[in-house]
Amino acid sequence: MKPGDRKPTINDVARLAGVSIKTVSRVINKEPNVRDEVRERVLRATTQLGYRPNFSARSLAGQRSYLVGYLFGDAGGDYAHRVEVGILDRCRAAGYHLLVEQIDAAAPDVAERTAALVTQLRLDGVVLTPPITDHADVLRVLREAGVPYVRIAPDRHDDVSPFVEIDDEAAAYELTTHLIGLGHRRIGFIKGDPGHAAARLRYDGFCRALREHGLELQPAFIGQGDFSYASGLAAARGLLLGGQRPSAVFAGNDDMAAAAIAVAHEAGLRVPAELSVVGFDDAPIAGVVWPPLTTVRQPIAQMAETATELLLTRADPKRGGEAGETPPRHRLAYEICLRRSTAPPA
Amino acid sequence: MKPGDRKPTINDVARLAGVSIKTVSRVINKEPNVRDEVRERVLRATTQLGYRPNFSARSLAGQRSYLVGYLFGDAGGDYAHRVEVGILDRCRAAGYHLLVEQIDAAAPDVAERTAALVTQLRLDGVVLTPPITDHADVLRVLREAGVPYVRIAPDRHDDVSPFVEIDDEAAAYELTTHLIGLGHRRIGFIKGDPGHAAARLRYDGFCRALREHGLELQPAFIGQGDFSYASGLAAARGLLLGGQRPSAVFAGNDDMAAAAIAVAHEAGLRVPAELSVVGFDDAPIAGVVWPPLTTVRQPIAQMAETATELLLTRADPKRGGEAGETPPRHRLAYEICLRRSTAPPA
DNA sequence: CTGAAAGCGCTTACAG
DNA sequence: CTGAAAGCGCTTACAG
Repeated sequence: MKPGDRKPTINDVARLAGVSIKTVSRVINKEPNVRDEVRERVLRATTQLGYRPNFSARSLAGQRSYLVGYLFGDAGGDYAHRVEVGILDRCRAAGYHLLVEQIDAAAPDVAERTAALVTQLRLDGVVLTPPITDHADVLRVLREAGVPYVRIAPDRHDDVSPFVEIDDEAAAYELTTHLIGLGHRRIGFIKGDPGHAAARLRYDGFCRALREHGLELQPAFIGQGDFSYASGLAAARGLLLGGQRPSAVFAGNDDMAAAAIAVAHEAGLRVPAELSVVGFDDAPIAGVVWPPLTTVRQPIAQMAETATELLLTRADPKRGGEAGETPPRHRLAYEICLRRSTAPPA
Repeated sequence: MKPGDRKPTINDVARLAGVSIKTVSRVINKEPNVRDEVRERVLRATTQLGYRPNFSARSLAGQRSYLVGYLFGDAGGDYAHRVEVGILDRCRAAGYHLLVEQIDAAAPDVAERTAALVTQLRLDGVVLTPPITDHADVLRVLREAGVPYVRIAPDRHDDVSPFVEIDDEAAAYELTTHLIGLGHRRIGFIKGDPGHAAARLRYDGFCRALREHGLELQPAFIGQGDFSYASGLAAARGLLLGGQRPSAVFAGNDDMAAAAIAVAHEAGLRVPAELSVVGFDDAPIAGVVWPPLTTVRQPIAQMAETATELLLTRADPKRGGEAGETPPRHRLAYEICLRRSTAPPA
């Protein structure tokens, strides 16, 4: 197509193929009831003209915009990006495009902005990640607007929408049990942002492991963070620089675990000889600190792909599920990554 | 808006305000030539009905889609995400939305996919980052389609489009000079991905600093990486585990610098006492390794904001520049971040 | 299996 | 300063 050429429309294709625009539409949308011979003629005309259907026209006339939305909050950049790549993979395969929006969960106009987004752009579906995934106003707006949505790692399971998650509690339980198996008896924990369900679930799993192995929870060994590296630094100092200190620390995510390792370095504690540290997420930082972190790998991209798949299944009227159905709930497998930040206590 | 309610259209607003839809259109688009009294009446009707203009209809009828595209390649997740957040900030302020697409620069259908994207969605503008920012086919397609685009950190400066960058060469020169000022004479360098302009420019600045200070470039101290942590590991081993080793290493980015620190740890070299390490980017990893990295801070979000601003200025026919103008070129300030990974040689 | 007509919700170009 | 008409490029609902 040279500059200045008008973009070919469905009318041009119809004329060239000697059929009506409705027939072209049928071929483009892979609808039935077109003779093979006609279909091929239309396809040929399409190729010859370099025809590409206009999304605005499609969206205005029809039921679908071929647009998926991704609403993300202030979660880590790495997490948000991996989710995005996962969504993009599925969108590309299905001929959809991705519209992204950053939403400040604490802003007063969240609901208004969400409403504007879905009514103005007629999104066919929306993918939600923490903390937006549990934002009641956002969920209500989407429900009322009739826009299908899928939640990744939600806290509340009583919503009508499908969701994708891993079992944070079980993973934390398993990782804690690993520490106990190594011989650790004084184990500390750095909690994550209370606004994220995962923070609570991971702590729950930790507590259950201690309880089931007859170990006591020592309040002095429990620190409060918010998933950030800086908060991990502060919390780790509280746990490690006191008189009594734990022989192992479980941090609610890898950033805080990396901070705990840094504090250990500062304090002259050798990791893992004098202090074992574990994290959660298998973020990039996990493989890059010294020593590399024992952690739990979340299949983030796969969760996003699964979520998008669920969404497109519902968004497509032809593939769509019944309104009354139980929403599909997907729990994906996590993986414990044993690396060099853990060892038996001295 | 309760479920089941039909979304209000421009017709509903016109009827309620007692004017024609053209007048409503004028008010919505802030066009002149509407009496204040009428404008207020329309605005009131808009609010009362909760009217929000339909983007598909706007795009189909008019010149603009209110959609900006962001095409990114396989650059680091953190970089891509920070760019995205910067773009989103400006889009939000201007009433635009962001459509993202991941493009594999090496794929054979890059041009075709780009063409499909811009002709089907009528993007008002596109932001490009490395390595796509220098992809000749992509640039050609955008130019031919008449879609304005802005390039972030481009290699080739002979394109007609505006761009935003920092002076990588000068920054690398400055940082190298800092090492020399500390007393280092044997300084190694780990090169980044040759496909990225920044890799070459940073190396150029390094070489110029050595030359201007009468130091010799020692081939044994030059390693080849690709910006990844793993490549930095391999390159650093080559530099540090040989017989002669440098007293300082300049890595082409922070990931590779972090890898160099890890190799130093492995080899029992104290950083910075026995080895100084510097990186580039001020990525999250820079503040999180031990010791924290001396590096160059790129104002990534600000670059993205500037790029988006340039784009929206050109995309808007009312604000737009002339076709023959020299494209605006923006060079933003970088910042040298001195941290604890550098010290005078032993 | 195929097509003619209407319409989606706006903006454009023009008339007054 | 305001509006009536046409049209953007498709899909829907229906007729044959």
